[in-house]
Amino acid sequence: MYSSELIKGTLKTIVLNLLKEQGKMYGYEITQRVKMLSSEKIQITEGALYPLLHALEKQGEVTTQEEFIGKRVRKYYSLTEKGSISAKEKVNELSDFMMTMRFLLNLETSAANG
Amino acid sequence: MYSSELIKGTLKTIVLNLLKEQGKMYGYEITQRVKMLSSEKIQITEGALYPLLHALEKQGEVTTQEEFIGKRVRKYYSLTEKGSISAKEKVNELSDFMMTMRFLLNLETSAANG
DNA sequence: CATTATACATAAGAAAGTTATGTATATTTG
DNA sequence: CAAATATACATAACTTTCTTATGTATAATG
Repeated sequence: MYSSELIKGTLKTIVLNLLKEQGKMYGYEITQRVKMLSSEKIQITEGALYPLLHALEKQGEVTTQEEFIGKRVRKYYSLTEKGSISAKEKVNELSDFMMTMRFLLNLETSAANG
Repeated sequence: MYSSELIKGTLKTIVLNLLKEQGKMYGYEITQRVKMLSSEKIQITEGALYPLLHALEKQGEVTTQEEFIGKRVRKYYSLTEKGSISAKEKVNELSDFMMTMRFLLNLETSAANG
């Protein structure tokens, strides 16, 4: 598990990017997918995710669509055009930021070195 | 300038790592060095830096040493052994985190690709 | 001599999480 | 089949950590 400060600030980017790749996802699914893809090192809490999704909806970056599985509701989220643009921008910014951090911290760019 | 959420959580890592490399630095110097090294894309505010430095001192990760330049004081900070270990851990964690993020966001590891 | 740069410090407020709690259905297991 | 666990949503109190604003003071510059 990474320290929570690190994860802060990247959550929105992660969520938007996942929605971009998967088309549509529901909240719980997002938490599980991130957990799996990160080998349990990133655990998105529900207290962080749901308010974020609600805010994204309010800002017009995602739309929702409810689906019933038996009696239980699932709320699927998918990107609007605005959200799609936002996703790209966020990923680009994070990518840029990580390059800057590598330079700042004197880390090798990758592969060849330990 | 990167969005402030991104910078949050990496500040401590940046500061500890700079102190590790430079031996000792004073607050203002840190802000200027980070600004320069990041091509102005990371601007550490004094309101964020000084409280952090004070906290690091309180936790025994840095020690201070005042120096007078004319009548003006400079407070130099340097790592303790504890701080040195903390610096390594923080950098390793961030490095690890960035690899995970690359994977999560489907970014190429580097060099060869755009 | 007025402005900008250097150099410290702190306090009020905002942002974005964590932790805890609540509700409810579905599935697994002893 | 009862209990425990997993699925699935939601929100509220609290904490952390930054931003913004303010304050003090010396040094350099135009």
